[in-house]
Amino acid sequence: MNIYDISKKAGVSIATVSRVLNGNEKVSANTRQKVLRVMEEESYSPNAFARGLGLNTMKTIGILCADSSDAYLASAVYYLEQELRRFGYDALLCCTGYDLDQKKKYLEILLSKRVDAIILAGSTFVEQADKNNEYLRFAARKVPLILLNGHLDAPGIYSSLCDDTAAVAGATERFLVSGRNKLLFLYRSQSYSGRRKLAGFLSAHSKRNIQVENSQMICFNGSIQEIKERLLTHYANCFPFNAVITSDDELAIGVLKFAKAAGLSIPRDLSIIGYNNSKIGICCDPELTTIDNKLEFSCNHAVSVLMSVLDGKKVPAKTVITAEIILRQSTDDHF
Amino acid sequence: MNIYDISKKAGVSIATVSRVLNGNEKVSANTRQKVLRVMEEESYSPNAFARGLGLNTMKTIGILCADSSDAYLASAVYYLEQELRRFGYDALLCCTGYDLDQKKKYLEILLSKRVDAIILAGSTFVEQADKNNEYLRFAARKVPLILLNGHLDAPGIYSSLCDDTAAVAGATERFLVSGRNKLLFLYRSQSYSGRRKLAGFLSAHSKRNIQVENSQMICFNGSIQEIKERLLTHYANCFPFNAVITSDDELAIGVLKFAKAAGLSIPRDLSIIGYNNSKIGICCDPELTTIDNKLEFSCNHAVSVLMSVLDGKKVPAKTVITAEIILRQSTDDHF
DNA sequence: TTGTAGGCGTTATCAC
DNA sequence: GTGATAACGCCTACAA
Repeated sequence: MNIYDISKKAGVSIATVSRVLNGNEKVSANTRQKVLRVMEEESYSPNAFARGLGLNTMKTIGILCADSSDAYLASAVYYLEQELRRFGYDALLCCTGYDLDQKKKYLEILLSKRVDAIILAGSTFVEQADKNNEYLRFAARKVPLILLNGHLDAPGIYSSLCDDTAAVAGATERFLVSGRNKLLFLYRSQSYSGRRKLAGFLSAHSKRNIQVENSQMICFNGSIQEIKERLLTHYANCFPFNAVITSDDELAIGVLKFAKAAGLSIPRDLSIIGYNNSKIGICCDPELTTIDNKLEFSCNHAVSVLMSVLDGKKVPAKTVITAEIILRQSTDDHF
Repeated sequence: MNIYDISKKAGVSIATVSRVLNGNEKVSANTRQKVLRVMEEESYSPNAFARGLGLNTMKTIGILCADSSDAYLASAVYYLEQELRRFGYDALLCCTGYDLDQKKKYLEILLSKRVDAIILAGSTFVEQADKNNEYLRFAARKVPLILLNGHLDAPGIYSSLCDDTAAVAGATERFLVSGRNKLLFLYRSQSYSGRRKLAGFLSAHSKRNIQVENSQMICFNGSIQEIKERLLTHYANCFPFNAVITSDDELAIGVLKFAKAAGLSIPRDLSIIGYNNSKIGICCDPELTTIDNKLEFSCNHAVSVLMSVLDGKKVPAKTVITAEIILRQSTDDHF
């Protein structure tokens, strides 16, 4: 059942059917009714591929993320999909894992599917070594690229991100002011946001002329159990910290488990601040104080920027959002 | 840059270019090299829409789920996407929410995008009132439908699901045998799997000729905080339970919070079994005993069934997978 | 207001 | 092995 069949049964030309299909004004009410009735009868629905071929778009946006089962990325994907759909766009999901070659490969696949744009969710797509970001610049020459929680300065690349540096600096500052002096920063990777968070930790110290030892920073990507064990060793042998800031809530759960194993009372002996304001932060006991990086807002903004870009409007290439600290039980009352 | 341009530069016909593109044997090594070289030079990539139009497929599978930010569904979506991609298919994600009209609408949208099949992740798509499932039967007349954790007997509908009834019956049985006699079943909704889990709870009792009171079953869809409060009331006024089985881990977290507020020791005064074996089960303290419904296996199986269907092979319409109980700290050692 | 005809970039079916 | 050519189903000038 195609546009020709409909036009025949309705006794009009295909052009008229097409006009009705696309809500064109210049069709008499009579003809329109006639055509609509036939479409209804035949339960006709236009062929999206043919339309795509002619218009060179299927109103589809690719979403690239390392792992959509990760709580944080899952939320991002959800918000993005919802918002895209509001604008009539579909979301083609593509999970790359954390390997650079895979990321390149999947970005290539999305391009070959002729998506209208690509949203890269999560800070893992911007590599520390700039030459490894060439694949992004290359892709951006074909379709707009939106980085969620990442940044790269290049034509066609837009970013929507949280000011992680300021957020961690703020949390660090509050610890220092409140008298906690043995701070540990625990982060998962040297990703763009990992580095930015670390920078915040360092800057808050240097602002107060406090030297940061290497033992105060741990970059570790492990399970909750592994984090616990790593910290047991670290606490006993290297650095007996009394406050921890982590780059995600799951790491903070690892700290919680460590504290229990080490017999430390929270927040008295050890204060903890997580990151992301994810659901696991209220599943544990005590519940986690955490930094909320306004993911939903950030996602909605990313989509809004994208829509403007697709409309050919000029938009700022980078938007920075301010995080908020959510106070719960893993920090002192007076914190 | 299209197939005509390539054919011109290579001095061959478009048919030959197409053959090279599709790995057709009947091209001399010479010509093939020539064409490939030109493609390389021009960094040509075929137009997916045109291909879609001709072949009437873009190798895309729609994934429908209520809410991809939900931990369980997020995992399902992830496993499905990974497995689909292994077979060269893309995943078009579509989150419907829990409203029937929205589900219908989005299913319609996916159909109009001409996906090759649709996977419905989560048990919320099969309604209790059978007339409300007509939309599924209708869709199944156009493309294959795969239900993940749901079941509906109709042509073109295939299901891959866990034996929830047996799983809950087993857990209930173990409680009864171990001497726990005041069991509560806490579930979130009357969805297909909700009803099946409840059936397991009931059957285990009736097998031992034990009457189940209404106060032993709570259907409640609330936040962790709300669950806690609801249980405080229920425990004090209706039924002082000493063991709880929940239909998902988050409900179990709510029970944990309740126990703490009520001053009950776990597992001594109150034993808890969750469902889904999700990450929050190891974030809490004590960690949750939970029923693992083999989601990854189930997803992979669903995709495998789908691939067979798309290949025109005959496959069983329904596959039932056996769950496994993961013992942790919220149940007795001897459980 | 309506109709005609050409184009979008492939794949597939024929001939040769 | 290779090349012409007809689909595939829609959109959109341009004509009427």
